[in-house]
Parts: sequence; C-alpha cells; structure tokens
Amino acid sequence: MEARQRLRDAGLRPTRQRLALAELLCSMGGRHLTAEQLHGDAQAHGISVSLATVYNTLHQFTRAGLLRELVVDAGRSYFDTNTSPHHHFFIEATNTLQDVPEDCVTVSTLPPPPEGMTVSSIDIIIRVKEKVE
Amino acid sequence: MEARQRLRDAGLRPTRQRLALAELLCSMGGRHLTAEQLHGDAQAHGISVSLATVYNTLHQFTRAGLLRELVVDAGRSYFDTNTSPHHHFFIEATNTLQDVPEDCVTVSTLPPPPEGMTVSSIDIIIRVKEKVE
DNA sequence: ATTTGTGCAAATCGTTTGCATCTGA
DNA sequence: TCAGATGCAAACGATTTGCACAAAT
Repeated sequence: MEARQRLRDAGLRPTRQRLALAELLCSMGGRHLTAEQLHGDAQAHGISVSLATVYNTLHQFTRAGLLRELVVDAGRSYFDTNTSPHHHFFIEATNTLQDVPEDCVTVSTLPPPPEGMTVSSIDIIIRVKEKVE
Repeated sequence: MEARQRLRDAGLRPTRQRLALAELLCSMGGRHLTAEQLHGDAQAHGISVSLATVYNTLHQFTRAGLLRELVVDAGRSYFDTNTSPHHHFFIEATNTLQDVPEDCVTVSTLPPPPEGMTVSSIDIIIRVKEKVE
C-alpha cells in the first residue's frame, strides 16, 4: 500500500526516487545503514538516484520521523529504520551496529536536565570489541 | 609541576606545544571542546600551534588516556578532559555538552554483548532542547 | 502553470597526511 | 646525533549547495 500514503502524510511528495528509497528501506532486514550504502543498494536494484538525493531524502525522512539518525562514529552518519526507542551495540571492529534487545537496558533516575530544557532523546551506545583471550 | 611528567609517563615527549596544550586543557574549566576551539584558545594565549598539531596532540592524549573522545555530533569531535566514567547532556540549541552529575544515571541489566565480544565502553547521551511553554 | 524535487558538479567542512624542517634527549 | 615532532599545504572523505532541468500537482 502505503509507502505512497506515508510520504504524503509526512508532507513529502511521493516522487519516483523517494518511493523507491522508501521501499528499499522497508524491505531490507539490515536496518542500520549509511547514505553511501543506501546509494549502493539503490544502484544494485537498478534505481538511479544521485548520492545527493539520497542524503536529502534520508534527512527528509528523518525529519518526518520515518527514520532515526544515529551518531556513533565521528564523521559518518547511520540511519535506523527502526524508530521506536531502543539502544545499540557498536562493534568497533567492523563499524557495525546491532540493536540491543528490547528492555534489556533501563535507565534509572533520569537526572533533571539543565534549566529550561526538556529531554528530546536518550542515546545509549555500548561499544564492543573483539574479546581477547 | 607535572604536566611534563605526565607526558613522559604517557610516552610522549614533552615538547613546547604539547606542554602548552596540556596546561591549557588542565587549567580550563570548560571541559568539552573541539580541536577548532582548542586551537583558537591556544592562539588567544599566544601559543603558536598549527591546527594539524592540535589534532595530532588531541589524539595522542586520547590514546594515552588523558582525554576522552566524545561522539555526539555527526562530523565534529569533542574531547573531554574528564576521563572518569560519566555521561552527558547535549544541548542541541548550542551544540554544547554538559556532564550528567555523578551516579544520577544507572544502567540496569547490561545485555550480553554479541558472541565473542566484550564491552569496551558505554556512552549515554541525553539530548535536550529548549523547553517550549 | 506552478511548485517542488532532482542531478550533477563544485563547494564546504572537519580531519588527515606527506614531506621538509626543527627540536628535545 | 637523530628519532621523534612540527608546520604547512595539499589530500581526503563525508556531506551540502547552487543551479539548470524534470516531474508532480
């Protein structure tokens, strides 16, 4: 159905490339990807989009709440197709992300944010490395 | 005293610029800063270092455990002069970091990391924004 | 028809590197 | 002396932008 409608709802015109990218994103198991990767995938599926458009689209989707941007690695952005609140492992050896299984992490006692501020999101990143025997 | 000695202990030659930067870092209240900022501060104090050297030095200090690198903002690295484990508020409006007061956050039930991996660090970032009344 | 999106290439930004020169031990 | 540091400018990789063209309403 609905890719078309979801875009509309988000106030985004359902253009050919936005639809194609949206479908790619939804149909993919691998949920954490970089612009570069999505661009590659698109090409592999015969969808012709420029890298610039991929970037624009990813940000538009993020603004529209269809994606979540993860800042994990200096100088590289990851986008998560799972927008519900959850946290991540970052495997340093492979520069790869993995979801932390649901409610395995609980943050107790949220400290009050500074004066006049509200929490907008909480990101927990558990960096893991090869175990050394 | 000891800036000189701390560098030696870290296996870093106490050169003019490393000493100067180390002293700047220690003597500053503001503990979260970018390479750009440190470079600016150095210049302001009449210390002549190139930006490249500031970058190198920050990374050497990080490797030596004198600083901690924070990944918070896509495409910009922050360095924290406080290396003891603690977490951060990130004030989105000003791109500014602030420490979360000691043990206000506790993570319960650490999920097991993926097969053959060990946790190398846990970063918690609480993003805050201007409260809208 | 008008507005909005797209592609491309060039521009930008933070960061890194190569190399000739200098400096601390 | 001489390994290790530094400065500079050029190289870099990720991301962004400007503008002419194309597509959606």
